[in-house]
Amino acid sequence: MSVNTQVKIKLPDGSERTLDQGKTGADLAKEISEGLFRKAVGLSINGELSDLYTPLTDGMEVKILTADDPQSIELLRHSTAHVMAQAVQKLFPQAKIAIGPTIENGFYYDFEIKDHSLSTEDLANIEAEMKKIAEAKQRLVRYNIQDVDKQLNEFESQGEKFKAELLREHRDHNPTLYLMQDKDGNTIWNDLCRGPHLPSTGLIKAFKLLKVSGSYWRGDEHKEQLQRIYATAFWTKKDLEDYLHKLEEAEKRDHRKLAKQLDLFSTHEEVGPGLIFWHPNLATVRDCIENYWRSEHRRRGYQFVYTPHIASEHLYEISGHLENYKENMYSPMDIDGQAYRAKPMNCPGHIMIYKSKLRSYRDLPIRMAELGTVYRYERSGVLHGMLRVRGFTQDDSHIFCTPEQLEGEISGILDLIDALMTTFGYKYKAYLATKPAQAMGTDEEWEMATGALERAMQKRGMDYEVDEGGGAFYAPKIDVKLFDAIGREWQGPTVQVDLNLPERFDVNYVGEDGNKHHTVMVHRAVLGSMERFCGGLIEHYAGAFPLWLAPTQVAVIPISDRHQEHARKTAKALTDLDMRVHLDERSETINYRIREAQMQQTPYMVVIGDKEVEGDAVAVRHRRQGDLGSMKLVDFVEKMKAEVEKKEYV
RNA sequence: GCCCAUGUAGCACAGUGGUAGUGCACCCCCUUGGUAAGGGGGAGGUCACGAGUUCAAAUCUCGUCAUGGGCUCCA
Repeated sequence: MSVNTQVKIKLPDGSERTLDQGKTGADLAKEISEGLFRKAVGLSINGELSDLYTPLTDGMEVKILTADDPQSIELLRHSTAHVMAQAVQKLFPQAKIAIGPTIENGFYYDFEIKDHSLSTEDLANIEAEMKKIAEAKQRLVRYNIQDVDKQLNEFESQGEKFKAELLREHRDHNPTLYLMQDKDGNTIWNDLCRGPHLPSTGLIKAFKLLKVSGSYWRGDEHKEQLQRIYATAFWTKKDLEDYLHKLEEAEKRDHRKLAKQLDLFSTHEEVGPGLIFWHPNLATVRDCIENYWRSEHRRRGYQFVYTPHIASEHLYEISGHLENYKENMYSPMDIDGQAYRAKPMNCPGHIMIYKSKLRSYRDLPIRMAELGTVYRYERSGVLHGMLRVRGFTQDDSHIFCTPEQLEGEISGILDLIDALMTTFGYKYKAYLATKPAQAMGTDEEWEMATGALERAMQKRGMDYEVDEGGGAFYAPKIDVKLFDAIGREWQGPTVQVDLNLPERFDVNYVGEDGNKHHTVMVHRAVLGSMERFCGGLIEHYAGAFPLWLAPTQVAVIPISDRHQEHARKTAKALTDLDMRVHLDERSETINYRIREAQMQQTPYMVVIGDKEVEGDAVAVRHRRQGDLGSMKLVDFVEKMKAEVEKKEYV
């Protein structure tokens, strides 16, 4: 075997360097500059994250990564996960380690710890132990497992059954261990891991353990119950603090918290979990949204329908829900000896309306919309405020059309989605989910449906990603993710072309040729559920609804008793103009009443004193812009109306 | 459903074995105040529910329910 004694490396700036064979990324960094070497935390080799000490081979494109490269945070977090695992095993020698991947904004590690339940108190101790490991500047050394069976024996004798299981699976994939060594080169701890990692734990300076939770080995509830610690790490203390601060800010927006402060909704033990009571304030918001929703649909040719909340089981036998969706449906109730069910979905009902008469191709498309309330069983542990509930109202529509019309219909839906999401101030991103491995229908049908979805997006110039194989077994779909005011992701609109129900219900139309054809059916929800959407909106707006949605739009505040009469007249005038007004004539100071209106996020406050009585004016204060000075009542009304009309968020 | 934590007045919290406390909100009185808390007084809780231990339980134990953080799934 001929040995090249030199290797050629390409650097990001396009230049090349020649190194001796066997040199590592660290050597390269050193050669470029001592400063770079000191800052180096890892490599990107041909675009892939790698250890700093990876031996370089001929032709590699190598980038030396420092903490400034965004990808390198992954190295930090993954390495910190190992530090955490080491610390946990030090404190709880009986702990067995499972997996510890990085996740968005942090990492976790799963453990099985017999006869100890981790609690938040343990976290401080683990953190302290981690700090010691970081300060000890342990080296993380990659080690190729030569003798898999020997290593398996070792894991098994240590009782590390999870690691053994993983190694057995990866025995043919060049499995590696990472050895964590002290400064004398003694291995203190090791973990089966693909890496890559930081060269040393000394680079770990800012981390925080966040919470403990339960999990299952491989996410399977029939397998071992594990204990998981969630944590995060950043390069600097400041970044960590900023992140923790962001979490706090998010907590302040929590819709459950704001619900109490702003009197929005409640749930009741007497009623049952996951069932929402909409208080007048939030009911007002919802009403405004629904009116807007209706008008946007009406102008796009939708027709509104209402369907029953319970139906004979027979309906769900035909639809296949009893077969495929049973675990989410409530038990049957007996009505005159017949089994009935609470409806989990609106589609079968809409199909009933469609099928109530013979449809011609001339009737199509039919766009049927309903704010349809459905009931679904959700396991008790997943319920969450308004975001995950057991009874909710979907803004559900079904479009019945011919294959030729499909693309145009999809395009119309995308237009509607864009209009609504833009109004609420959400940025969004679309994903096209294609045929999964387990699917019904023919390739041609999938091609027809998926193609229509994709072409509609392309023609609109939409940015989208393809989620290969992510479709439902009966439908390709477009899923839209929303990004709220603080950049958090929410599940948004969804569009599905159903290849299943038209067949099951024999949904058809008479074509130009006089023959019956299966109708193409599209399911779509834009807001999703009113519960989830409004819950999300509360957080998006941090409780400060834009004027067009605000439960109270104006607080009218007379300065003293002698201004009451004029204040009442003003309040009535505004109410007559369909404004939502709160007249606050309590004998409290102006400051006090302003403060309260501010804290209730009331968009406008109008103060009425001598000057205003005299000039038939109002002194206007905006919740964000402060005192806007005195203006004629008619001018104020115009200002409000314009703002409502534009649905602005000021 | 599973793991962990929590449950005290409308809200936010203190109280760890000896018959329940603070702030805000609420009600009353004084104050009539020009843009984020004027002053005084009052009322309000079978300490989530049920059982047990104890002379004595908000406090310890067990069970139930609900809530929260996750696991899994989804609108």
